Amino acid sequence: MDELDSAIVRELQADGRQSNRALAAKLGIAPSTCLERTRLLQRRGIIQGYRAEVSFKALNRSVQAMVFTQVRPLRRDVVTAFEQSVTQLPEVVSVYTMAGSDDFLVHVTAQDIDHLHAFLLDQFTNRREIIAFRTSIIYQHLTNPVLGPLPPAE
Amino acid sequence: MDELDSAIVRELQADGRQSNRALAAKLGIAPSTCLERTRLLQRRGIIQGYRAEVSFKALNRSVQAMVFTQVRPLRRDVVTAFEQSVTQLPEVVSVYTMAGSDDFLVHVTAQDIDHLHAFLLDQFTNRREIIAFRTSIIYQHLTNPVLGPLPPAE
DNA sequence: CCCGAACACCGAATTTGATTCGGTGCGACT
DNA sequence: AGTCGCACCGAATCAAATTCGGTGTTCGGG
Repeated sequence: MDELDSAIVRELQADGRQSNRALAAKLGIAPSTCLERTRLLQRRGIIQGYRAEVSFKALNRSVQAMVFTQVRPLRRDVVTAFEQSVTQLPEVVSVYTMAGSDDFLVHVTAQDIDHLHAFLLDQFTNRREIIAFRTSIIYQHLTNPVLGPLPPAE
Repeated sequence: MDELDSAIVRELQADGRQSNRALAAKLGIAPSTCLERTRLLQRRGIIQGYRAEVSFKALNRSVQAMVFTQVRPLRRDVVTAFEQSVTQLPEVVSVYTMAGSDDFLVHVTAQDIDHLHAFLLDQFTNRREIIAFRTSIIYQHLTNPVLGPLPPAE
């Protein structure tokens, strides 16, 4: 993981579909070298994959919310089952499993407030393991475009 | 946005780098048609871009946390400045701007607990606009692999 | 200091994919 | 029935990915 690898990772985070030749040109190395590096990054698991980023609005998801959820009992099987089933609901973007007073943060999307409400009544109110949840609307979600490696400890 | 477009979006979310030919073959259409569709999806802003997904551990980020942050005064300029500057810190993955008692959720990463602590002392304790923050460790972050379009209202 | 192996890199040759574009069939509207 | 528009297709062309043999450099013996 030298400076060149970092640069490759940075570039591919910004644009995961730029051609290997273009990337090589930016970095001032030969395409074959660049390809070898990139493949190694993937084989080593540093680059885990490539994803298309999709507009929520285009997917008919104008409302986003975070659902702070408490589940009991906090047994492994209950926690795992909750994570798995909730993650696969179409309205759910991601699930954070947390320490602290809320066990999970569930990032959800819906067409509008009414659908959000209906979703929560259908999927959260009913579940026996959920003992409480609070919902907060997300106004905006910004993402850091470039996650570089943090410097190693000194 | 017909069924075919949805399938393209779904496939490219799963693997944003598969070749146009492979994608066309999966969908049973000609590569030229598939290319036209895909480009249209991008021109319409439905596909916003392609990103490499990178392992946190490989980037020397083993600890993740969510920082629930309250900022005052809640004026536009203060909010915007906070979002912008915090999003660009290398430890910050993303920032949710929220309704409710916490104004922001800041998803952060660090090498270890000590670095997390140092980061918070350096970047959060000092800021005049931050009046309070709580930090919770994230055990796990699961993401829904396939976000399809939600059905339109009836 | 010299030799040889290991390694990273390079560039030409080949294979594969992207892109273009003229043609075709189908559905809608007249 | 005619014609327009549209989506799709497939062959031809262009560009990129991939392979692979060769080269320079580093590093550890000898």
